[in-house]
Amino acid sequence: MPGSPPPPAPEVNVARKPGRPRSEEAHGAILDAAIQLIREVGYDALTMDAIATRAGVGKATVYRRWSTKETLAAEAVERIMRAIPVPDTGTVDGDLRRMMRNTLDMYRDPASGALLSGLVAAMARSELIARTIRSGFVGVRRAALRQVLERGVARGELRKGLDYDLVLDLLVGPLSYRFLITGGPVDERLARGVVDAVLRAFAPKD
Amino acid sequence: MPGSPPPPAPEVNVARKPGRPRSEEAHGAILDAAIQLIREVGYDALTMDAIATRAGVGKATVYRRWSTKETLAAEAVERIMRAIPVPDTGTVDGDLRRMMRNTLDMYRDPASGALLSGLVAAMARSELIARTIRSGFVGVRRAALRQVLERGVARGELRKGLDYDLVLDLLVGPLSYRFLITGGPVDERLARGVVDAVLRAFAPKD
Amino acid sequence: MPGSPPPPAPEVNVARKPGRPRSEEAHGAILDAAIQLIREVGYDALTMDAIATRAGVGKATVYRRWSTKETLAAEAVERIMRAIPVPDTGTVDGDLRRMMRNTLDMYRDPASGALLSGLVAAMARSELIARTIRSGFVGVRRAALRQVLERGVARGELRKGLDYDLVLDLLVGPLSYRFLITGGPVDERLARGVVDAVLRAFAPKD
Amino acid sequence: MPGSPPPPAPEVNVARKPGRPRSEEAHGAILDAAIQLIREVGYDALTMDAIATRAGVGKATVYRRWSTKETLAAEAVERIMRAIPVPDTGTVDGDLRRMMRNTLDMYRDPASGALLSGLVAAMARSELIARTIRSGFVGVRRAALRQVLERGVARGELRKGLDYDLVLDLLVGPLSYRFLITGGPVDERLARGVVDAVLRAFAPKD
DNA sequence: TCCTAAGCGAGACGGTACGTCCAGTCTTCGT
DNA sequence: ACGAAGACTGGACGTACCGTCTCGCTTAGGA
Repeated sequence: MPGSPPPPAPEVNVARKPGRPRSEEAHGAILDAAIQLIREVGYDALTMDAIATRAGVGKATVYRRWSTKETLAAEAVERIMRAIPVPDTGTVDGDLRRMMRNTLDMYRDPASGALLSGLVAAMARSELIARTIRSGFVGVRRAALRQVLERGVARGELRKGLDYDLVLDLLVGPLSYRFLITGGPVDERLARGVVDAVLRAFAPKD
Repeated sequence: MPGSPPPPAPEVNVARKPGRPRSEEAHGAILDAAIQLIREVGYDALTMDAIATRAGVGKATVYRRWSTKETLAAEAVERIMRAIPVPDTGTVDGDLRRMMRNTLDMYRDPASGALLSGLVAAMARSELIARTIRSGFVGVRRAALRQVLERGVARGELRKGLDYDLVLDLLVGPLSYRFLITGGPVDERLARGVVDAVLRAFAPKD
Repeated sequence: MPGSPPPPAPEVNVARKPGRPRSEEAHGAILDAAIQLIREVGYDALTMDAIATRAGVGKATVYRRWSTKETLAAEAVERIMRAIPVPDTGTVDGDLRRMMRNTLDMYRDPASGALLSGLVAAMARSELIARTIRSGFVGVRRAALRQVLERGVARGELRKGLDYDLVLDLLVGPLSYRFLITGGPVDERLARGVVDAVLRAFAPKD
Repeated sequence: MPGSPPPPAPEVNVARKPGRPRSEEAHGAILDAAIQLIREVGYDALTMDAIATRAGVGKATVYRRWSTKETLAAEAVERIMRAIPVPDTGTVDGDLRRMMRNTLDMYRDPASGALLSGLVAAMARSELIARTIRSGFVGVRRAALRQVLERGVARGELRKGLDYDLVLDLLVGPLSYRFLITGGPVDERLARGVVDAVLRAFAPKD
């Protein structure tokens, strides 16, 4: 047929490997099982045997994909904490409030809350997991927050020359600190107090 | 708070237990061994056998006092992070700067830094350990910091009606957040930025 | 019924178990290590750790096969005391003498002697071990001895209507009794005395 | 002072200073507890702690008297197997039958039977216990039996020049062998068969 | 249609740490 | 000075988990 594109042959260069291909079903089942188990028993009581059994999979099938418990746990955790919307309400105050509420929800949901605890335990023990989390879940959130701040500076709501990392940590640090360390209430009052304080501290100089 | 007065001699009615009393020497030796080993090999590679051997003590003697590795580690850490001076430089700014520097040192000292990571892991897993740490090491620091803030309010350097918990978390949260989560620099710049922001945000209203 | 199908050939349905089969090499290595160690350090100083180490095997591999030290020791002993020839010299007297010498050798060999002591201890404590030993090592010897006696009766060297169990115990009991209880000499003189006494006592009535 | 009367010392003969009156009482209580426990749980599961607790005594009090578990167990066992009457019915046959019945009773009584099993286990493991048992319980019975045989020889019921040890072992070995090794019936039929065989085998030559 | 290679579930493998239990000793207090 | 009570060191116990290694079997290309 004239004008028709050349036959796609999309796999021409893909160099098919011989042998039975890896089961995507097993892959997903393992990750799901790992996530469930981290929530149920925590990172420390997590065992590869339990993951394999729960996933209905042999241990070798797990190790074929992730060479250690760490790498598996890191990916399991990464998988459920991905996209975060960057709000755009027109004001820094509105945007920050919305993002803080989002974060609040995450801490307060027992599902993700328990996971977060396990995560911190895992990061404290594994540099690999720490890096994975930092570049994934944490990085994404920070980038979104930073965008909000940058827009605020551009609009003149925040002073120029902001130390973004400082402001980011001032916004997020208190919540994580309460959650992990003091066990105090992680609630609207805290969120609002933090946002207000930051906005006061970094309002344009005049 | 350190130096609390002795309770009103409750020993009067304390029925002496029969049998050989527990050896305080062994107690201390175990704790010391645990601390050494955490520093040497890390929290994860810590084993009860190694602790017992290093302390020159039978394993039963360890387990008689601490039923799990975590409880032992928690107390070991507690022991080296006790007293904290409440500075009094005459200004909130000076006091806070001094306390932040103190905290900074703690995070930067490899010895206590490594402990802190393990500690958070332990707290995430064990409510008991969490309570121990909160009422000990964390509580002491918060109380000292609060005292500084209260003096600042009294002197008119900070606004009245402060939400102390909020301010405390704004001061301390960013440091712990960087240390545990982002892995960013925990340095003078951060400390100074945090103190300045807090002072600006909570300066007297007029 | 003619044309009836062949017997169900039980092996046909023997469902193969999934998973890696147990290693016969490990099995043998453990048994060998156990025997060596019993000989070297005795039954009491025998430890499962030592057996596993000597066999180059994990402890779990040992416990997967033998749930206690006794069952392992029983089988270890069983393994080295298996076949016994049934002599045929033409006379009961000759046959018995030969078998007694064989038994004598067993008691006098330090290797098997030490095992025997431990074995009796184990039998006294465990009905399972007792049954294992009785149906194996003991049973084989009794069957052989009984065959000798039956031939003697057939040849008219022993009286008809023998109580075989009685004669068997008269032949073997004194040796084991000396070995285990009195600690007296288990030697040719004893063996010969026993055989002579039994032949006199059970000679044909006329 | 010479000539002066002795100080009144009112309690001197009244027995019992405080703290010490239980000395002999404790001794017996320990032995009794040991015997009970050997019967209940066997020699292997016997623990010094259990003995001390059962006896209402401190462990040190036990070790003050017996330096090891072995020595205590040996004495405990010895204590209940002491005297045995030497019968004198006028004939070897009658005497032996009576003694065999006595032995039979011992094996068949569950109380002493269980103890015997533990005993053999203990002898197999401890040369000290073996010696104690041989010179005590076993020795006494053998001496009694020997006396019976000697009288039989004197009366002409048995041939001269008997190998007493041989005859003793022929009489007693089969019973102990059945009890310990084969698990066969230890009954009147066996006893009678043994006695008859021995009398036939060692009857006077003519 | 068969062959070859890699996948699969199952579970045994060597190792290491766990938390418990005992033997035999030592230390406290009470009598 | 002896008693009960119980903590002490040391070391074996039997269990659990890690990461690896077989088993017998499926599942795909390529011959």
